[in-house]
Parts: sequence; C-alpha cells; structure tokens
Amino acid sequence: MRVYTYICVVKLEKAIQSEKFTSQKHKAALNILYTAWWLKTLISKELKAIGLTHEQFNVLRILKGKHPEKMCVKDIGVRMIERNSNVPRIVDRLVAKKFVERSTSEMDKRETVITLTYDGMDILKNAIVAVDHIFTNNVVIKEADAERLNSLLESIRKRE
Amino acid sequence: MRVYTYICVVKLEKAIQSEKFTSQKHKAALNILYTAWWLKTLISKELKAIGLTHEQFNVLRILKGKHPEKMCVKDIGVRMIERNSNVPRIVDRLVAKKFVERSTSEMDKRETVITLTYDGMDILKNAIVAVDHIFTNNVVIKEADAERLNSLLESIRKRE
DNA sequence: AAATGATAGATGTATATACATGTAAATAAA
DNA sequence: TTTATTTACATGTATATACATCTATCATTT
Repeated sequence: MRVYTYICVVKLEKAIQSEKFTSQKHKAALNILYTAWWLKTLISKELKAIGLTHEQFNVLRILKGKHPEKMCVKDIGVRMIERNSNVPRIVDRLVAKKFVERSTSEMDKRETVITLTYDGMDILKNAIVAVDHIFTNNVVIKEADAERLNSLLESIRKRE
Repeated sequence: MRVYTYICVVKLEKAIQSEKFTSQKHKAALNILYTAWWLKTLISKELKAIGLTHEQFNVLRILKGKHPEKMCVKDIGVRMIERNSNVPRIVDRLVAKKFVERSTSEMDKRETVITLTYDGMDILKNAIVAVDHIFTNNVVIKEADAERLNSLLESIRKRE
C-alpha cells in the first residue's frame, strides 16, 4: 500500500515553466490541455501494467455498455472521447489479443460488428478496478466542486 | 467573416453519447479529456491552413519566449504542455520547413541548440493571430469563471 | 431494373506519443 | 588520470491520430 507523505497543488506556471498568460481564459485553455495530459498519463501507466492502452480500454468499456449485444464500428466511434480515433485499427489490436470478436453484420453487410469475449470482459474488470483506484487516490475533488467544474467545461464549449 | 446564428451548451452526455456517470468526479475526468480534445481539434484545424501542427506551433511559441537566445532540446521539452512529446523529431520537421535552425552548443557539445529563423517568426506571427481568433470567437468564458476553472483544475492535480 | 448517390469501414500516409535503447560528452569518483 | 556515472540527445518500435482515398453495400432516383 502506497503512503503519500505530502500534498501540494501544482500551479500551471510551475508545470509548464511559464509565467506569461495574457488572460485567465488563455491560462484556462492551457490548463485544460495540461490536466488532460496529466490524467491520460496517469491512467495509461496503470493500464499498461494490465496490458491495455487507454484507447483499447475505452473501446472495451463502450462494448460493455451494450454487452452481450454486438456494436458496429460507427456506434463505438461516436462514443469515443477523442472522436477521430481510428476504431478499426484499435479493434485490430483487440482482436489480436482475443479480447473482442469481429464479424460482418447480417442485417447490413457493410457493417463490422464487434463483441466482447470472456477474456475481454475479464481484463476489463481488472482495468476498471485499477482506474477506480487512481480516481480514489490521485484525483482529488469534492463532488460539489466537480459539478462546478463540469458546468464550466460545458459552458466553455458553447460554440461547439 | 463568419456569423454564428445560434449558441448551445453541449453537455458531455450528448457529446459522447453516454448517460452513465458514477459520480460528478468521474464525469469531470471525462469532461476534461473531451474538452481538451475539442480545443486541440479547433486549434489544429486553424493551424493546418497555415501549415503547422499544434506541436510545431508549441515549439515555435516556446522558442519565441527566449528569442533571440537559442534554446536546447531539454529546455523546450520541460515547457511543452504534453511533456513526453518527442522534441527532437518535432524540431526535425521545423528544420525541414526552415522555421528553425539547429546546431551543437559550444558550451556543452551534448546539447543541440535551436533558434527561430525569420520565416519561423513570420509564420508564428500568423499562427498566433489565427489562434487568438479562435479564442475570441469559439472559447466562451468570463475572466472570473476562467479563474475559478483554473483553481479547480489545479486542485484536481493535488497528487501530481 | 439500371444508374446515381450515400454510407460503413478498410487502408495508406504523415505526424505525434510513449517508452526503450544507444551514443557521445560532461561530471564525479576511485 | 583512469573509471564510473550521469546527462543530452538521437533513434527504433508499437500505438495512436488526422485525414484522404478506395471498395463494397445499401438506399434512392429515374
């Protein structure tokens, strides 16, 4: 069990060694990009020990949402956090590792449908535990603050 | 000049077609990742028209901070938002485009020092205008809210 | 039914990321 | 001063991203 002996809030200025922000909005944009990178790195490191990349984990997690139904590539794609992820190639790697199975849809032969295997469900279960562990230990925010953060992030994307 | 005819706040639930968040903290994590992707895509599209990638822009911007001083690869690296960016290879592409020049440091022959060219300064000037334009038109947040967002993001990284 | 257009996804290319390893130069230790 | 260690960077590999293009299939129009 890890024991943390100190807590410190790391200001963006220190993290990216820069003091020059023309506005709080400008700083916020860099802060969002930096925090996303920090979070992604944290999660990826934990998943690496299990044998998954962050994006492979995302695809498995999305498939679990419909399991035991199969999902087509497009439906996985629209649920990805990074929408331009190349789902067919992420699926390639998951097929190679035998975590998913791929076949052509009977209904529409253009569609490739994908489903979790037992191995896939198994590794996903471990991955979810590992990621939850990170959230509990490394991502520190009160629920009320998280709610405020969510509305700020949603409002910043007004022009989406 | 573009004219925007409507404004709508896009909730994360709609953006990634998911309704199942176990907590506000969990949602916040996905919201940070999604907003970063959204921002990155917005900026990258604008920069593409100019002939730069987001990371090439970052390196040029960092070099400008010290110009006309030269900077070594490591000093650029610690200022990158995504710290594991492979600075030598980004510099490769900037050298090929003649936006920077690379040479070996006289002081320490292990160091590769890099400096902006006139072409580099010129394209950077255009890139900064383009990115500022995005900020003005597409990133909507009041300064006070941006300040709140900054402290929330910094506090979430407590365990950095 | 044949022609046209739209859609799903496979595939190619350039760039970037994450991380391991190699090499040369600088620094510290013996 | 020779050896060992560290540092700065280059380079190799696997994966991912962004986007263009191609093919098969489905839907629509004529």
